[in-house]
Amino acid sequence: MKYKSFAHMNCSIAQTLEIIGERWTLLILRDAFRGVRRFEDFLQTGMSRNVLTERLKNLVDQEIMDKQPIDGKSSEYLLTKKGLQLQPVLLSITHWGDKHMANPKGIRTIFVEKKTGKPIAPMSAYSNDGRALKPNEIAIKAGPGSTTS
Amino acid sequence: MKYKSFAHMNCSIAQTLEIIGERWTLLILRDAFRGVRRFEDFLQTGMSRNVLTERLKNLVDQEIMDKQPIDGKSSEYLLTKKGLQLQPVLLSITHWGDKHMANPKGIRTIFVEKKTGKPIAPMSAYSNDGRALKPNEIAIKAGPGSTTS
DNA sequence: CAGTATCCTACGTGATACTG
DNA sequence: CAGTATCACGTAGGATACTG
Repeated sequence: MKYKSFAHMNCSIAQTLEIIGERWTLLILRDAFRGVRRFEDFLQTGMSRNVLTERLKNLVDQEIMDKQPIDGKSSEYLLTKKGLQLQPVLLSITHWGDKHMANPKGIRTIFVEKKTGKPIAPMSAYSNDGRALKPNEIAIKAGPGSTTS
Repeated sequence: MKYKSFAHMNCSIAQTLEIIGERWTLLILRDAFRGVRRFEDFLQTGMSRNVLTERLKNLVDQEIMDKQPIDGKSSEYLLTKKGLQLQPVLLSITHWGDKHMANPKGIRTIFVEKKTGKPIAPMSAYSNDGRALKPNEIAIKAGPGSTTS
């Protein structure tokens, strides 16, 4: 019995997890957002070579990262536009962890707007006119793609 | 060789993944946000009983969900406040999946503000004065908790 | 209905050696 | 430096039977 795939589920969360939900993958993406580009540098996070190879291959296949040759022997891995759009996912996870598993010495990573140097707003759902919404202020409606038949 | 734990890493993402990064866990949370409360209903997502049991136990241990007895034999699982605060994570993943793995028939799930019935704004980072920020407009700074020593 | 308990096995992981 | 290849191992996952 193989592991069940999430890919067939008609659900954005399930299908997304099928791509980025594997062990180590989100840590690789975290590193990429921090500027890591090279194979040996990604390795520092702690996974073994074969795992990194396989994860990077998947990310490239999914067009989340792009592999660019540098000089014939080396390559760099860069986030594509599709990959960059995962930033809210990483930011949301980071904020939750900051809140619930804080380092006693204080916050570990601060996200600031480059232009102003000011910290960004906490990740949250917002109304279309910019009010932060609490979880219980949001309802879920089925859209046209909600059925498979 | 056991699987390496992420828990010791001084990183909010790694520590959060240690809790909610296991297979099936985010799908259980997705169901919970949609109103699922009962063991047998969570099962419908497709995992087997022993896995669901173990995942729910972890979520309760981490105070992400709360197990409440109903009538001596049945129980319900409800998201705690800590669990509800994972909503931005789920929303971000959903939005990304909606964009990059769309169902050809249209969007599957629409999140609306209860009060107005209007769709919420797309998940994004925002500046502290409410402007949506693109990934490359954000910089990362080390905070006081960034070092372990 | 809500679990608990077993059993089996494929797969993911980790380590390491090796290559260009 | 950037992988590829191989191997051994544990365990996560799945199926299912059983209990209160």
